[in-house]
Amino acid sequence: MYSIGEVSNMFQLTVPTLRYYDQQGLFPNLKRSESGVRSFCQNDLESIRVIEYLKKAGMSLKDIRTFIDWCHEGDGTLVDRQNMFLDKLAVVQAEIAELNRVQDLLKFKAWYYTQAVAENTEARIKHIQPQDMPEEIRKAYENSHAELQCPKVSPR
Amino acid sequence: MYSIGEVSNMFQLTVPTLRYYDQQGLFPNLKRSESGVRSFCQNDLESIRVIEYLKKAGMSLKDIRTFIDWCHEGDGTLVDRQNMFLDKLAVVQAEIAELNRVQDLLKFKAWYYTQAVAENTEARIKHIQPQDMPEEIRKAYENSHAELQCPKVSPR
DNA sequence: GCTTGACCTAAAGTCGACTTTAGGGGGTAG
DNA sequence: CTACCCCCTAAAGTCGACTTTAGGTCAAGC
Repeated sequence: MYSIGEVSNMFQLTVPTLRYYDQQGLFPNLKRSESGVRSFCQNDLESIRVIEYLKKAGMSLKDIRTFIDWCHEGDGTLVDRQNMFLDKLAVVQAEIAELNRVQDLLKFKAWYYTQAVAENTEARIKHIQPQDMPEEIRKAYENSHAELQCPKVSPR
Repeated sequence: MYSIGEVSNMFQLTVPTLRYYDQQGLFPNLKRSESGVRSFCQNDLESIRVIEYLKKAGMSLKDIRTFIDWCHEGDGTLVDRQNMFLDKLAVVQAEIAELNRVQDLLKFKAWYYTQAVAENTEARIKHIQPQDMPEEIRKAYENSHAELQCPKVSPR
């Protein structure tokens, strides 16, 4: 069993953050001493690991709490939990695709400014056309600019 | 030239959001009529596109403002802008790597619950060992569990 | 016996990025 | 002429995830 201070040191979480998680219902089985001191067992540590991962997957504490509650409700919630992970997987895959486009924009911008810095001015590079870029940069440029929103309304 | 309402329709941004961006200094060259009505030109629309992308790259409005200011200061800030994009590129690449691990965890969890749902109980799958998982799932499981933080403090 | 350090609670504060509210101007269509 | 729509500002509210503050308990060491 571990005190809240020890757990705080194990994970990169402050003591108030752990108390906040507890308050939000993320540790439904957390034991306390008679005087009210929290005492974390292996299962509670495992919960923290899961919470960290679900947070990285972009889930809110509220959604994480729902999941933890489902786990305690037993096999009746298996389909809910399955769907939750299938949905989250789709979201994360979309995020990865989006970030890859962002990465391409940043690669293009980094190249653009590297050229500008080398020439000590933005003057020439500012007007460069895709066909004059190196192959790899052109691809990144086109990929990252493909899905840009364009005006859908005409001028007045 | 476009009114704020037209611009709001072109991009998925509300009118108050555009006014908020203006207030934060993201449109330093935005023109107004004598009565104070905003009028967006092509350059302002281009700014909005850049803002959208830098937001996706995880930049705060404050950082975006700094970048926009640099652009107006001219060639003296080229190195700053280059470094900004190089730094952001590194951050986004780290995020992609992290999300790939998260994706593997979600793939594993989705598989886990698909098994549980098929068997109508978590009882068996709960105790499965890596060597008993399908190749692909085992890889995802091990990849996503490789960097888990582990207790760094001993029990008391 | 008193200080120290780790624990506790409840409640208020913070931060970023908006959104909402309240109050007002101005041009045009019926 | 008045209803309506779009525009404006300043200021307050919201939301999530914490952090900070204020005040209190308790066991151990000098």
